[in-house]
Amino acid sequence: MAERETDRSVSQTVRAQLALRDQILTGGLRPGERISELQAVETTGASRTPVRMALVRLEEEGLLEAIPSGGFMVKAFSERDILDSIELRGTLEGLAARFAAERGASARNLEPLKECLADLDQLVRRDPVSEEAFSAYVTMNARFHALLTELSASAPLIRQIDRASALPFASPSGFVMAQSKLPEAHQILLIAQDHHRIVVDAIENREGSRAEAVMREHARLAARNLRLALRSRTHLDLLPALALIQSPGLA
Amino acid sequence: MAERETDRSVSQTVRAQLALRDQILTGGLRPGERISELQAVETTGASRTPVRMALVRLEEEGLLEAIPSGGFMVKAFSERDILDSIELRGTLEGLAARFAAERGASARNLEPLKECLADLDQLVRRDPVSEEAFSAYVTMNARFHALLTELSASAPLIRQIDRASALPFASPSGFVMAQSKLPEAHQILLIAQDHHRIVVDAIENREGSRAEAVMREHARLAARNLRLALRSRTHLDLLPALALIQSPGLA
DNA sequence: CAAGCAATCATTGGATTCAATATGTATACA
DNA sequence: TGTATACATATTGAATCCAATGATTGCTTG
Repeated sequence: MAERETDRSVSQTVRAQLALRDQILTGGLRPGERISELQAVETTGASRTPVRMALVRLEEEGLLEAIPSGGFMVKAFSERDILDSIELRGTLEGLAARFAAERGASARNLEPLKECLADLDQLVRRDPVSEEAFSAYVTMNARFHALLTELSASAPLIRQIDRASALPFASPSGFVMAQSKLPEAHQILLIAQDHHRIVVDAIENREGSRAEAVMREHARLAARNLRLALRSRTHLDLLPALALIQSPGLA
Repeated sequence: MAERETDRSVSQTVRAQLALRDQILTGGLRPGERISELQAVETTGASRTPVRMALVRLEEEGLLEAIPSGGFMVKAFSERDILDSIELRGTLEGLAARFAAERGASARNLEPLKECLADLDQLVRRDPVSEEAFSAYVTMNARFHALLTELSASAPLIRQIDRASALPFASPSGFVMAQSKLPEAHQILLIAQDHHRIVVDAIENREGSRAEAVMREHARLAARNLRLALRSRTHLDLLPALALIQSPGLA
């Protein structure tokens, strides 16, 4: 904490938004808890005006919920909510892949994606996947998904995917780290990478339906990872965002 | 204009948001045009603080775009953007229908949808569809889509569909009025209503894939309507939201 | 002793003020 | 005559101030 350098380049609103989001995801603010504006002013260092702006943005982002009587509270998510968010993201990415395939992504535009694919191949090839390799995979995987999304060349769709991926547990790389400690880790990684290969191939060959289907299935890997991690109750500390999970019927 | 009664029940922010949205959709503010906060203060009657809140919300809603140097401008949409937004909404509604089917919507929950279906049947049956019947159809159709969305029983999905339908030209009833004056009007209405019937049947029979497919195709009717209306250049005045359309390469 | 009402206090929503930056214009120089 | 620079002005972003509403606590009464 205590990033008190005023960092003139970024607005107070953005700074407050980042600080509050961090507090929410790391569990500093519990789900259901009402957020005090005054308290937020203290912890973020910004004034009340930018804090309120940040609260509005976080509500639109889906992390906060407006209280009818005024103010905001941290939203609580059920396991079902998270699984649905993943399926939703997969559906949108499937649509993006289909658009890319049907509209004929040019070879020039496909190039960065194929390079990314090759880089991922390098990482996945070595058998005992090191900690750093996993971390690098997370980064490259995020890049792959971002490139694929852009390949749809559809501004409205890109926008929606970004919004859907904003929830950390719905993002493409949300649960990769969770699996890193599982025995099935390498297996899952290989399968995921095969999906990547297939979607690129499908786009190249203009197979829209195939591209769409594989991206949907690809997202379900994340759902499997989540369930595995939750059931084995191990290394949940790798997933700070899980502080937002709450069983449906809790105050 | 001039709703100056202070209507204490609703917040200034909401009032400003509604007023600005109206100005945008009716073309009072042209796409690409920078929105002056002072001017907005004048036209909406609210102070600068709620006006700025409203601007942030409208940006998240997708009607505005942030200017890097500060402030907001009205977003411009291409015809392609609108068609994609419709396809996107159809995809999401398809997912909702699939969820409803696969998870077994109870007979009790299906009841309101079937009633709505029956009401729509009444409206569609008469051959020369009157102006009022069309208007009633728009309302009932919106209700049908809302009920179907809720039937998914998935909060994240409902949220996303609402967001996607917020753009007026992507909403389920966005282009129904546009077709009302076309010669094919009744035909299209009958086909749309058949889609409604099919999706209810599919959900009842737990046919997830069928339910999903028909909702996707259903949305494409809206795309057809839009293209017909644009090509025939007739009755575009029925679609005020089209003020936002602009060819890609315009200042 | 419990329940209801009233009063005080805290907290949010809105208004105004202040400062910093971006934009536009005019002038001067090349 | 065109371009660049400097200055003036307008506009946004932030902070403080004010008002109104909702919550909490204590007191009174049944």
